Amino acid sequence: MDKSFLKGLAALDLLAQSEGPVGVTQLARAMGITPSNAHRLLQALVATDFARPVGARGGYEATLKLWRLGARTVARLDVKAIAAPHLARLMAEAQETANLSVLDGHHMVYVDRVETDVYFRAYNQIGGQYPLHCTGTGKVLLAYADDAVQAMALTDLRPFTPRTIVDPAKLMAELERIRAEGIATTMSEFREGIASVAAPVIGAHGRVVAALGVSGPLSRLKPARMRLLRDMVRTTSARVSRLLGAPGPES
Amino acid sequence: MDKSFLKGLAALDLLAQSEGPVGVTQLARAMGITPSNAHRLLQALVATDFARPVGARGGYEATLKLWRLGARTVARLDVKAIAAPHLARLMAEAQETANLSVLDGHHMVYVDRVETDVYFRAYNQIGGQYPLHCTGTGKVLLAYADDAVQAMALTDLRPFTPRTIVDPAKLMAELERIRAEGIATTMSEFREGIASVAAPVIGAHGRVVAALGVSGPLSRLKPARMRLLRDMVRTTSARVSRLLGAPGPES
DNA sequence: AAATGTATTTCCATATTCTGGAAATACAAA
DNA sequence: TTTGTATTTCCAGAATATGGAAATACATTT
Repeated sequence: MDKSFLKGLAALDLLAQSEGPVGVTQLARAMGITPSNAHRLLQALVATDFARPVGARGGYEATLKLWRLGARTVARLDVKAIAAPHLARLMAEAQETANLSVLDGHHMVYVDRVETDVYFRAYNQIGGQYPLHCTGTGKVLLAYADDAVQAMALTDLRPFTPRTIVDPAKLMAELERIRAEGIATTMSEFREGIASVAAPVIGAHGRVVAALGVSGPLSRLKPARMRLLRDMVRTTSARVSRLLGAPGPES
Repeated sequence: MDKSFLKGLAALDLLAQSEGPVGVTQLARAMGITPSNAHRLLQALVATDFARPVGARGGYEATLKLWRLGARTVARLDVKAIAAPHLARLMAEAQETANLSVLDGHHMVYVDRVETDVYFRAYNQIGGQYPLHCTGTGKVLLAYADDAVQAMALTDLRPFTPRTIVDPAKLMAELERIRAEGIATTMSEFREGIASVAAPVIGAHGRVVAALGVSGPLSRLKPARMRLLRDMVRTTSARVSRLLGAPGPES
């Protein structure tokens, strides 16, 4: 199946992930192909403006075209634009980092974030793929996902910490509780020492289109404070859902 | 040169740009290829997780992988993260939409934005490519760009409004003025009725790595107010430059 | 229910494109 | 200048992509 296309995409991937510019030989070595082959792939990437040569002999680097196309894909999720100010407000009230994420395939992807302190920042990357079964927004998304996605997720409950839920039955019960309460919490289930609270964002057709919440160091998220955060998160998600035209709770 | 790769990239591009899911036949028609060919390209995109089939017969859609990789590319521009709070503050003080953009090839690309009113929003897209010679941040970036980029830009001074500068000599003079004053302004040069003020952001090695500024409707940006905005923009860009480790003005 | 129409998917022989080695070229360092 | 390394070009041979046809899967109409 379109072998050279697959190779090309792999090269693009590699180029986008690498820190600096990548040389022909370097790419060839990394991919296990010949330099002439790598060279041709790079030429194609340059021709399509996905990459550009750096200086005279500096190798090649990814252009922003990748991001530009990606930004369009994300823009279709108009949740992001609508939620943005509310995410900022949630952060201001909660004084904890606020996140917005969506389901993409069998993973959760952070779409936006408003951070509190610079010091506690960047556990996870915006645009990064993370597991569903042990993150706050991930558990929310999973709780409302298709049976197919749920089934797939349950087959691979990888432990990240001792507190990660790895028993399918327990996770099912947890998801049931999340659906009942409309809110999910985690405590050191993915990253040690980090807790989170998350709730679903509901779209115009009554389906969950995203999840939002706050996360921060356990040291700051004691039970009493968690109760407050749950209310804030719930209020924010309800507000965003209403803006998206979600059917009201009166049904 | 790697024809199937080029076709594949074109398909990816098309998929990312299209509003909804795209069918096999639809893609084939749009690209002028056979359905079997289109089908194979899509298979490759699915195999690499750049696309996914939607439902049973709903065609294919781009995944967020594109954006994910792109987000990494943008993340290397740590200007974005550092400038973010200052951009927000600039917007709050100026009460006009604040923008951050960088040079990518021969274009200006909006990397981040903080908007004022929802009503005046979205002239231009985040992630969008725009001309250098008639936008505020574009002119700044051009003023400090390589000779090669400047030369290329001067060869294609496309007019967007009657006020767009199309005379190379006049643009050179304008760029000279921008370098002297450290600030650029536009009035209806790209979009009719829109004005902007922009200044360079200087990185650790003393080179211009981005430009930031504000833009809004001419009706609000009268000369007196423009003077205030110039100061605010200058202050903000200086502040961000300092955070990036730019060499101080004492030199 | 059956038939029709449309879109997707599979299959395969053929022709085209991709492949990797070798040689040429371009730099940088010794 | 010489040496070493990386990039780029070229080409005959080999492997892969190609498009037509047929099979399959749905949705809509009869």
